[in-house]
Amino acid sequence: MISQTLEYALRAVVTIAQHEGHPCTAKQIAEITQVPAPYLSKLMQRLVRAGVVHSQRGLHGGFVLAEEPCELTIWKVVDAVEPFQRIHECPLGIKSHDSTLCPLHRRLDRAMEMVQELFCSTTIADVLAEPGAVTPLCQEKKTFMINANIKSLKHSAEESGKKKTKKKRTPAAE
Amino acid sequence: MISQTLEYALRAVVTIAQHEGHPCTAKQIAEITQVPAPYLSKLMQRLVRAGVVHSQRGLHGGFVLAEEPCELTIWKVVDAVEPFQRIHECPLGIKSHDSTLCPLHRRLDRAMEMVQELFCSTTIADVLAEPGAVTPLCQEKKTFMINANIKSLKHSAEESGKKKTKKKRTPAAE
DNA sequence: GTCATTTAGGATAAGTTGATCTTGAACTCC
DNA sequence: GGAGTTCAAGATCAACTTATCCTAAATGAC
Repeated sequence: MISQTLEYALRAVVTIAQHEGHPCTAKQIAEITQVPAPYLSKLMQRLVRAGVVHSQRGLHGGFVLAEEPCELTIWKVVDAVEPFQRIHECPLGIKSHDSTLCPLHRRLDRAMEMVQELFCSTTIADVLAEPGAVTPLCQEKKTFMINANIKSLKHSAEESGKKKTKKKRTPAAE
Repeated sequence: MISQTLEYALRAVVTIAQHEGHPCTAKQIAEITQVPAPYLSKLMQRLVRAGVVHSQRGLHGGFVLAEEPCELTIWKVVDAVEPFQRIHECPLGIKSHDSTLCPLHRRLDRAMEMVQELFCSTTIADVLAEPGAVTPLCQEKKTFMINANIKSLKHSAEESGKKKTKKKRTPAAE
């Protein structure tokens, strides 16, 4: 229900927010978020074009958030990578349903509306600040996280042998 | 966010419920729901295997609901055609996150949980009974609907020249 | 200016979903 | 049992999503 690409984008944005102050390179983000590097690269381009992040080429370049984490909602990221298809008119083309959707489509749209509301009311800062929680996306505890990540990146980036995990998406768990 | 196939399945189930008492053929359902007939046929097979509807071959055969509309929830249909992927463990494989998801994944899962709750609490009967509403999926007012549909089907089925509309899915509206 | 670094963009491939077609099997009616 | 009706199943195709690769363009350090 939540696409792979959207999940990737959110991971990336959270990662950049965690390293506020200096840009993250696509390679760094890819390692932390465990997203295939070439694909992440494309995805970052989308985020740049949508104005969610800014990019900077060259040495010490990378990506930074275009907004403060407390201003950037999950919704904005969703909207950037794959705009939600709210149901605004009858999918069957029944004209009389365009003003008032039929009960079925009203409910489907209501479901999407609820998700939209939740996403609109959640900022990246909210995700980072979650009290008592484990750190988003990373093993370490909150305080140590940033330095730990940066250091481990510096190292692992050197030899980054491409480890093809080839993990097949589990088709159903529920 | 809600897949084409799921939408088709719900249209089909609602249509069958609207014609309770006698089976609907795949052809009839396809016309009413405006779903490509061969595809609907495959989809109905899935619903049969999942136990949402029963099928009957031969003259006067077709599909009927396996449960009363007031017992059949939208959720059961969802679960039959494409089981929701709730997030039960950390998608990044971080072991310490499996018991308590990180804030990001917790929120994504929460969004899905909300939708699940809404779908679980809505039955097909609810959809049909919506007060004051237009009839699900069809132009006519509630009382006239059933006969009108059946009759118009009898006619249009005769000459049903395959009209290739080839309507491209509108990529984004929101 | 040159070089290492880093993003941008195009072309392409693999995998999944959406859609079609054809044949076979079950059922009703006569 | 034969004819007409209707679902079942397999093979196939098209479109979209996910993923990869390679080359170009921008940037900063020297």
